[in-house]
Amino acid sequence: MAESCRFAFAVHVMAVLAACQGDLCSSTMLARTVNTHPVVIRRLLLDLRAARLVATERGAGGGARLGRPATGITLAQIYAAVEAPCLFRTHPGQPAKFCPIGCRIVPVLDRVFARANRAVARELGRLTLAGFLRQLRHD
Amino acid sequence: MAESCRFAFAVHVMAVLAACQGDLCSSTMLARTVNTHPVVIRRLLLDLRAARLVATERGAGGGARLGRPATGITLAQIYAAVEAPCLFRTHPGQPAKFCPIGCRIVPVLDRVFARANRAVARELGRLTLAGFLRQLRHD
DNA sequence: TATTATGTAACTATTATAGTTACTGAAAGG
DNA sequence: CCTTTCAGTAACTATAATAGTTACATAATA
Repeated sequence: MAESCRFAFAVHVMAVLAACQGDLCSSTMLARTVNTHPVVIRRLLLDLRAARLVATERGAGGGARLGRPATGITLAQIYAAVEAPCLFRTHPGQPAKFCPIGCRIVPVLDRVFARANRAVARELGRLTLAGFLRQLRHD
Repeated sequence: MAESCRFAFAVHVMAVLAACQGDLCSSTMLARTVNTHPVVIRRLLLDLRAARLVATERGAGGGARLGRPATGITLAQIYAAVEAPCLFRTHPGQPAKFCPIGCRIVPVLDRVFARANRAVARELGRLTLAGFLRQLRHD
């Protein structure tokens, strides 16, 4: 897994924005609670904004807030916004064409990967940001 | 996803071993069809052997073969044998303790990650190595 | 005893990503 | 205006994971 921590960061940021009830939060403040650099947060917010999950405002007093209510945002949407579409990696070099397995394996593997990715999306789609916050409170 | 290609490699190796019907395959031969280095294959075979999915023999004429019939091996077992148990990564640095979200998010996130991992395992568990080979043939 | 294979340690190269610095441009308020 | 405070962004560094490689020990076979 050259998997990144962007999903964890993104859920954290979205949870803070949800708790802030529409008040604008600066990247500096968000970076302090996540414990990272403001630029890392800003890059994340750009992806979240492209998916319409947050809205941002520039200039003094600016920052980010949720793009819509936390009840209408699922973790699957957050995941899709900030991570690569496939969890798995295929062969870096093309498998051997002379081998009856190697010459045909890639599309079959891709179908397996696609099913696994959909399973993750289904599972993450079952939890909204609001539900996540509820779990945080009654942990 | 600092995700690796070990799963793809492992499924490929297992498929070749299944096609070889119990004949021993050398790491050099396996490396040629996967298109990588024999040592990479040998490291993979060590993990697969630890999970009892393959058996190996040393010395001249040695190599690897399946540890049990391909109908009794699922892709979930192969996955578990060669990849890290969690697909996701949490915060590299500990989140802020002063923040009501940061101080409680990690265990909640871990539960979400665990559910997603189980969803992947369930999905991969639905396909056996024999079923995978069947798909390869009628692709 | 020569050959062929696994097992394994140690190293290099590559790649991904978090983190950092530095700057531009936008909004707000004195 | 002009200063401050913020997002946006490019360019860079540091770090970590992993594939690939080299080299060698050990085991089995003929």
